[in-house]
Amino acid sequence: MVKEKFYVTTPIYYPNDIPHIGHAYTTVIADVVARWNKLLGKDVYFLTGTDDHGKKIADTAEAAGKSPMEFVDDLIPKFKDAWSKMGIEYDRFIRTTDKDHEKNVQSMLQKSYDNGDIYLGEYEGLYCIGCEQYYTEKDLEDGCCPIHKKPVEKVKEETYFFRLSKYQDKLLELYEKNLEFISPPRRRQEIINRVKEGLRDLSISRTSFDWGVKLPFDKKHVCYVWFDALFNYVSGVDDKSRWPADIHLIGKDIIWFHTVYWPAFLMSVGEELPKKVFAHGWWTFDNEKISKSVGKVINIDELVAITGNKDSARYFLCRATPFGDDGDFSESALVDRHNGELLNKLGNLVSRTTGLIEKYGVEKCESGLVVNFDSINSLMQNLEIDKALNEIFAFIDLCNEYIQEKKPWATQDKKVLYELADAIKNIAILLYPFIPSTSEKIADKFGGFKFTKEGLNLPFDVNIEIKKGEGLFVRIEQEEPEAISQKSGIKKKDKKVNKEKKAEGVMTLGEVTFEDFAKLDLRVAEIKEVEEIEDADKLYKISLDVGENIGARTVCAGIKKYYSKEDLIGRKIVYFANLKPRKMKGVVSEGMLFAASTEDDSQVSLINPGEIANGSQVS
RNA sequence: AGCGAGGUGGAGCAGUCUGGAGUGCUCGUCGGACUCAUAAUCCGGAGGUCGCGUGGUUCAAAUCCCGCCCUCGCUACCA
Repeated sequence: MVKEKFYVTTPIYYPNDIPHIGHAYTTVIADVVARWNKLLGKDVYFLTGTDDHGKKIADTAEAAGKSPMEFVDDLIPKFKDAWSKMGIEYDRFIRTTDKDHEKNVQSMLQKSYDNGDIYLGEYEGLYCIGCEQYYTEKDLEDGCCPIHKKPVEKVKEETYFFRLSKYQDKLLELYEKNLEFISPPRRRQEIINRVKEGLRDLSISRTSFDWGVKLPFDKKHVCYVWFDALFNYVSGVDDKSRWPADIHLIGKDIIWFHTVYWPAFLMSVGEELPKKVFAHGWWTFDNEKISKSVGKVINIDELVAITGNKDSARYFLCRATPFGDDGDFSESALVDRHNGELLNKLGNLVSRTTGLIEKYGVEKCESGLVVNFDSINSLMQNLEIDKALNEIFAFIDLCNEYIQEKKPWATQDKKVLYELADAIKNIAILLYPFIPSTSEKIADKFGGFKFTKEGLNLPFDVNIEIKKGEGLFVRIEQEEPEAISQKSGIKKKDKKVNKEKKAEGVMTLGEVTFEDFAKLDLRVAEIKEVEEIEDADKLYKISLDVGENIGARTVCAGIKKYYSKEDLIGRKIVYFANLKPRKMKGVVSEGMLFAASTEDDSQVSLINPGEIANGSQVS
């Protein structure tokens, strides 16, 4: 039987900087879509990559004292590494510098040229000699270059044009015939209106730099940007029969190029058109635009580090906002999803069920806990990814309600436990495209099962030993915004104490076992250096000497109000060495210092271990 | 300026295209249940004139139309 093919792409990213949350978003969604279609049994192909060419890359490379190729070669591993850290499994990572792609672009250029769609003309633009760059009218400040503040010149350059104007009617016909070509649908009218306003022919070559694909019919020229970049989608397949793509996933900023230039290019060379171009929205960061200049870019390492779990990041990106709309990213929103949904709902369901099964076992029966696959699948087909997850989590809620109602811990009803085990198996299968490594962890606990649509209906194997094992997610304690110091932990406890006090009338922190206490690695350390942190009115950045074994460590401590730098340097303190590292005001804090404080924080005093050697244990 | 998106209980969002009792979700809050589970889970309550015009259409408007106010993003290669 021939499997149905499915081909999904991300844009090829511009490797002039390391990848960030925006890149990750498109790529994660593409991965989710690819995995979902694999689940359905399709023969899936998933392409991502980088756009290595262009003047900007050439310039940036020169500034860095590298050749463009060296410069790009150095950045590519950062992209591949980021995708591996996000659990992304693409079939090919294409680069526009790949030989097969360059050859393909040249052959496409030739075809288009032979068809009379490419002609030599003159590009006239406003040029700044200092920048060696063209500007548009609106870039200018009082007719001057915004960087050099000098007047720009009108310059003419020989360049090849693509006859985009010729395709206006055909494009409008395409939008009319294929309603899904521009998705989500609300973006359609925008494009249609702009196309109706008329299309200008497009300059597709340059002679002013040479970092690009040479035009086969005129070697003085290199291909400029879009013609080169867009054809990666055709170059990148392992087998020509995969084209056309089922879906191009893109950000909303490049929808014009993908829904106007791209189909026009393809019509010109006689290739089939992609079935759908889907433009998603953008992320803001704490409600501000993500921008490098403001330091708001969140890179992949930071994204994963917040919860220490790539699946939580993937889940957040899929779940937090309707796909297609803009969304806001914040650390606390991510942690809320992680703790509240993944851990409390899913993790806890698995935890309590496996625990009960370990004690009482299961007995096969017809399960009453049935999930509606068709409804979830149809949401996925429309790329309503957040809603699909919503449905899956509604089923998880149903399972938690079911346990509550059936009380298997009291009844020891093995049939109920079987139903729950079967439900969890199905949940793990359905969640596999979104949070693959978590689903694998669940499968491990249940003796392993395959992640396929068919697996949903396969009865659960009762002979397998089911283990409770470790929890699926680790709880992330969020710090109070006003207490970014190391004292926040204490403050939080105080809060809880007050609550318990109210409930029981007893002041207590609760009991911990010695084993729990022994998990803390407490050491004597000496303060070597103290630095101020920009924008932080409570924090010091403190460098510690923690003896030979541990060495130097950096911590952030909110004690600026209580100690001067001179007070601190040379002082011995008690250091909590294996506290999970955490970023504060952009500085990674590896642990905390111990201090006693009054309830209103009016007095704070660092604990003094006396003259014991650095690195000594405290217990 | 132009284009686009949004304004829904204390917070964040669905719901608006295809009008039908303010319906839903997450967090917070209050009360209860449970004690299998990572202080997790479950049930219930309080809390909103769905930005404004007490505008229009309609038997019926969060939803459609008009006007206004406010917030945010984009304007060409940063998703």
